[in-house]
Amino acid sequence: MNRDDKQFLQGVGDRVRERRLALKLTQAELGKRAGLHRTFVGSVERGERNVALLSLRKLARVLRVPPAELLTEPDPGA
Amino acid sequence: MNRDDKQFLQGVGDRVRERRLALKLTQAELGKRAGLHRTFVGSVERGERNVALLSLRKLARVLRVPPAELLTEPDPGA
DNA sequence: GTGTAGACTACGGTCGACA
DNA sequence: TTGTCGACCGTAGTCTACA
Repeated sequence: MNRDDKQFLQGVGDRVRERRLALKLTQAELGKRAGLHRTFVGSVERGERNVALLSLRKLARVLRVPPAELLTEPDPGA
Repeated sequence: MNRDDKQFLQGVGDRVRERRLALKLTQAELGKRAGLHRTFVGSVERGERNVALLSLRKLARVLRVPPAELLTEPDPGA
């Protein structure tokens, strides 16, 4: 778990947070709808978690984006 | 871990296998270069594993594709 | 070259409480 | 509303061995 890895996970966390705020959800709401715990959602957004694919997919569904989008750099023109 | 989940993971496994064969690597070679065990790579390709993001990224690097591409449906025109 | 099986360790993910 | 801490449990991921 080097710096590079952390940056990658932090990027994913940032995508999640952006989408969550855009939908005006709390971490607890997102967690509830995704079937994941509130504290877990928070730690993902902070880039502290090496999320597994199925959990990423659960989040992506609630956020209404394809799972792959949570792994890609944000479009500068967005 | 319902059928839908399995299909999703199987899809990821298929992308990995396609890329690996395209690069003419064995599972053992891919595992070695990615820093993952041979038997683990095999189980991922069979869709049996809920891979974590950092492991997906390790595989993507050796396969020379962005991690997100391993989560997307194959382009029919590819 | 790949699949399977078992045993093992590390960490993904849950949960309750308090700031 | 979010972050943090600690205890807990299931599984991601390693490794050896055999078909």
